[in-house]
Amino acid sequence: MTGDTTPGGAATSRPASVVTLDDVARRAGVSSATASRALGDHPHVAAATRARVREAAEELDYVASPEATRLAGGPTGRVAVLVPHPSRWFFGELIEGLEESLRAVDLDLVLFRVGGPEERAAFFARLPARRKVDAVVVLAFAVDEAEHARLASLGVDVVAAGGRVASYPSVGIDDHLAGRQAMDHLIHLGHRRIGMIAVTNDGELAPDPDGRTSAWRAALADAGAEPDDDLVVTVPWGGEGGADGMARLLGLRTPPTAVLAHDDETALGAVRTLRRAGLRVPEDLSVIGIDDHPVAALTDLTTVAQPVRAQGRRAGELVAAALRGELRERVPPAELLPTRLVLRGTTSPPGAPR
Amino acid sequence: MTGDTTPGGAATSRPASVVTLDDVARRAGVSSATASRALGDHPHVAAATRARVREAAEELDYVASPEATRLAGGPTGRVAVLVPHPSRWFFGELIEGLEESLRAVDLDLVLFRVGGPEERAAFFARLPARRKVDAVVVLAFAVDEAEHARLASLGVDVVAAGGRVASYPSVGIDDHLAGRQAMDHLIHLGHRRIGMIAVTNDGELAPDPDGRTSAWRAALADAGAEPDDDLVVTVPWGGEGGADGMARLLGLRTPPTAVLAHDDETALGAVRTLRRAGLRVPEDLSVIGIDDHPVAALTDLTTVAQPVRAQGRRAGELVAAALRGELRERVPPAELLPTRLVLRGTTSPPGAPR
DNA sequence: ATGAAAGCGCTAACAC
DNA sequence: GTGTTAGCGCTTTCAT
Repeated sequence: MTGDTTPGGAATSRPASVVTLDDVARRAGVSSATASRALGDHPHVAAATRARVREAAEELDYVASPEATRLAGGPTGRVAVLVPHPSRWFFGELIEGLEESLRAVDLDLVLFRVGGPEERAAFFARLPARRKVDAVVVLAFAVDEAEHARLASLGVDVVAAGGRVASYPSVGIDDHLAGRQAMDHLIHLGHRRIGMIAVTNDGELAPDPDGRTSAWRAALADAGAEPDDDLVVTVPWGGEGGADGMARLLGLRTPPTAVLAHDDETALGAVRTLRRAGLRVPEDLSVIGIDDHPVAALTDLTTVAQPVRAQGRRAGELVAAALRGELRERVPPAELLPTRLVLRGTTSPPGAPR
Repeated sequence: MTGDTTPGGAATSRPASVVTLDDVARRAGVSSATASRALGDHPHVAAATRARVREAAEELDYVASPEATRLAGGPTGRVAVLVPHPSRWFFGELIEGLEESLRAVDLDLVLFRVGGPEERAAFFARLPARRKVDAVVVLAFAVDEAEHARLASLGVDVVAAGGRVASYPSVGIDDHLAGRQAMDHLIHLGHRRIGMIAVTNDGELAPDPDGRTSAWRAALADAGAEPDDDLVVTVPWGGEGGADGMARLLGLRTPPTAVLAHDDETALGAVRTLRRAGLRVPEDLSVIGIDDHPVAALTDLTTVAQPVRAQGRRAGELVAAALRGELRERVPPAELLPTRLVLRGTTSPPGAPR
């Protein structure tokens, strides 16, 4: 109650009565240098002094100016997160997980969209994160060589989450395995003529950088069925894409009896096309997705679940480790989190009204 | 090519050879003060000088140290965004829109989750955004008095988006009107016994802070039907909640012939319950949601669309305006973006197999 | 163990 | 119009 405590009347905007380190030092009866050491847990500070400083800081509700700290040589306490599409469930979950683990180590998350081609090009050209962060997290997109070089020019640690980026510490799932789990389920049910709806992200990625389509191929081959490339259609990401893809598959001379969609939203689109065509799912045609998006449960979609939020969380931990210098000199192998088949109502044996 | 340009071999992490303002000034043959003015578009700088400085900066690939800028009295160039649930579509869209307009004015978006009660309490207790941002954007949650005071203590502008926060400049929709559009559609179809599935967010908000339930009541009254409170069920947000709510409504002595769900995800849950109960939608019971979530199109759900991304975008513009000092001394009235009925397949006249 | 002093890179008076 | 000179609030040698 030394007069500075209660702001009193001026209810609104008020520069938060900026308390500086000097204020804390003065109150604790030491120099600012000592206060800095005490607060920073440096050695060579008497326990009593440390306590006094801490208390003073507490009482004054002191918060260090991040700018000053940084300018004087400290880290920024921020990490940039590069997100293609923040509004999609998958990215939202990654972000949520990331925020959680970054917050735990007091790191702020600065979001950068790198969605469409132009936006992405703009980001790498201007590099708006430059000089502003201690690390960068790349969410689920493949970084090409030029981009890799640009990121390197930031001079900070880079971590990848949600997908396939070699050369950086990363967390993800085994896409081939996930696809395989879905395919094996269909094959086990008796399907042999299985379609695949692959997606392209922002029109830039090769059809199958992620292994799901290769799983389709491998599973069929292993089951002794010749993979028929006509059964693979590639569409833009999303429900409408899935609907389109399914329509194309239905236009085949011999349509498949089951379909593996790249993800749940694509799968839902496929289901809509089937329903509109008067076909029953799964009696006439089985559909399986990958993700276990919340709507999958609501629409009774069979799928392969992946732990998305956990990937984000783990990525945050990798960032923390990197900042502690633990990942120097050796990119650890990609961490792959487990996926599992979730049986619901959109798959059944072929031609077998259940 | 004055030797500093190409980093050469050291392909990886490398402190980005920090170019300072002095370097630029020296190269342009002026003092750092002049360089600062030139780059900052200040008056009283010869056009030629300005050009020379700009060129030098360009060549050196100069980027100002945000910390130094800030420390010397400038703004941080950052805005904090408080998000309850980043992974939900609604918030993701808001974030995406926000990022877009903030990026346009070169502001970085720093994300803070304020989801569950504890998380939220933690945020307001610690105020991790303190001293780090120029403004705060509150996404779709009601700020109570204590929280309001805490935010005020940050001494920065605050803007709200996606919902009902008086006392701050804000963008949103007219929830009552949206609810009314949905209800009027049902009533127009001939329904009079209409259920309402309201939701509570994080178990903390009152049943109807947003007007959708009041729209239910008003629409029925206007139609000459006595609003029956048994027809209003309140559930936790989400598909499972919706499924539960629908189950409760089905348990009524006289179930409704149509249901207005607080949002599309809740509506989807309701539809699932109906299907599982062997009821047909819309023949046996109509369901309408609010949002126009992408899955609504995939599941043929009738709904009232709201422009979410635009709300985020507009909020970013409000932030920019606030930072230009344009919103001082007067909180502008809440901006309400238009909503519209989207007819799809989950509504039809009562008892009328269409 | 603690203090004094020198910056970190920039902006903002204040002179010229 | 442009240069000089102080800081902004910290961290960190270097002394003591």
